[in-house]
Amino acid sequence: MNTKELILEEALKQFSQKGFDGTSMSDIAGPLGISKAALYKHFESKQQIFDKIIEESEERYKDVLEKLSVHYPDSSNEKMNKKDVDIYSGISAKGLCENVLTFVRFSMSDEYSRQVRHMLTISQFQSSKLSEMYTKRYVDAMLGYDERLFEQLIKAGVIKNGNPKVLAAMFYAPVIMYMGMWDREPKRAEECEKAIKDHVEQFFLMTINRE
Amino acid sequence: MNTKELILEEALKQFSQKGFDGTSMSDIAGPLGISKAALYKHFESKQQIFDKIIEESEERYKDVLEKLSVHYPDSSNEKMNKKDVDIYSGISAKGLCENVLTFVRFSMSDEYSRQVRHMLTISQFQSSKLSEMYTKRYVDAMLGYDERLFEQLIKAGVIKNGNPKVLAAMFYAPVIMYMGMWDREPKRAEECEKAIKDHVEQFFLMTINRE
DNA sequence: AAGCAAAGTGACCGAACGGTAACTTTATTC
DNA sequence: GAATAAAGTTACCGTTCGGTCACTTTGCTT
Repeated sequence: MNTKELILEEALKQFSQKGFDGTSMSDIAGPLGISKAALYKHFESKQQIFDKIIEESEERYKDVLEKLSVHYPDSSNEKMNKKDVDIYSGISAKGLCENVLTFVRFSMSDEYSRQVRHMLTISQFQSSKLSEMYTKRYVDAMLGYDERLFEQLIKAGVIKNGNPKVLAAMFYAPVIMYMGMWDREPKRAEECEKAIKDHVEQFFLMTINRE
Repeated sequence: MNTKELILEEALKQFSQKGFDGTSMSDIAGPLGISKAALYKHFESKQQIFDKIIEESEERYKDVLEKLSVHYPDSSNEKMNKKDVDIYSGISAKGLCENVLTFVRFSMSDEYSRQVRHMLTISQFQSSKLSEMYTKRYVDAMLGYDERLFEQLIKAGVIKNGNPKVLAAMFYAPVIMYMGMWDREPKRAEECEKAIKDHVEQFFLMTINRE
């Protein structure tokens, strides 16, 4: 219907496979059944198409982040205890395991997420803007989220004491490592999913407070 | 001196920055002060230069792996106990911390390692061969090494019980995550180094057996 | 139905691409 | 010092690239 959106869709598909330099304007126009000249009725240049994809992904990403924050405990609440903690779905150890697996399964099966992730991965050294965006999205944001989560869990006595930032890295890094492997070798998807599950489960066995 | 090696050196530099498609034959020849036609006296095609870089890096990589194995405890030794474990440099908890930091500092400061890592990172989706090579090198091999190490440490009672593969991922994944961040944003190098150090230290605080 | 703007077309531009050909320089060997 | 093979040069090949142009088609408005 909307040609402009179809162009962005096809361009993302191509860029995520072959990168910016490996994709020509004809590569984008061809599958859409239009001539490459038509692309210039909607965008000024190839670079502008790329930038627009990045821009839109940034917006979609922020939306997702906001939705995550909604389900997040109020960090100003100092009186949180074990009982309070269980109120929030996923802030209990078991709930968190499920949340992570849901997040992973969505990230890996959603075509748009996959393509953006691939595109950013192979473009991450192209400019400092892209470098920073990659780090912000796939490291800082996730780590920050988990860090605040563990802060709460420690405060509430659910898990053992420890530096929450270090715990966050120890929890999150294996997940994204296996997701990268999953992206590169879809044949090993089951192996990766199993490894993530094992990791998350053992992480809580190791860190949870027993009484 | 040896032009062929200079070509490979310059090509790796360019490929690691701009990727295969983003690098032209003139880009490689220019900085060497020769014409692009001269490149064809040494290589048949641009692809062949790329392939040769990969091939050489594979050889160098195998050499490094062998050297690592030399310092590695014999896994057939079933009678290993806490005392034996300390014989091997780096197989004690404190030694392992130092070993990891040495490995990280070398990987991040060595220009060749850095360039190969960057090149493989931005080329990892170009072919299944490159996908598998990336996973093998930066996931499977490292995980396998750490897994065997933790197996020994558990057997010897140095660290607490647990699935050694999961422990290996929990130990290694944060390291490579921060190395990726370090690669993308060298400004944050100190922050990354600190994070890796904190992680490794806390990891052993959490897993080591106290008596 | 006329008018009109948006969206499409094919033909074309200059530049850059990977790669080749014919020729020259360089260095070594006998 | 002539012969020779390797390594370099310039000029050029055909192709593709990103992008433009003049023109046509489409679809909506009044």
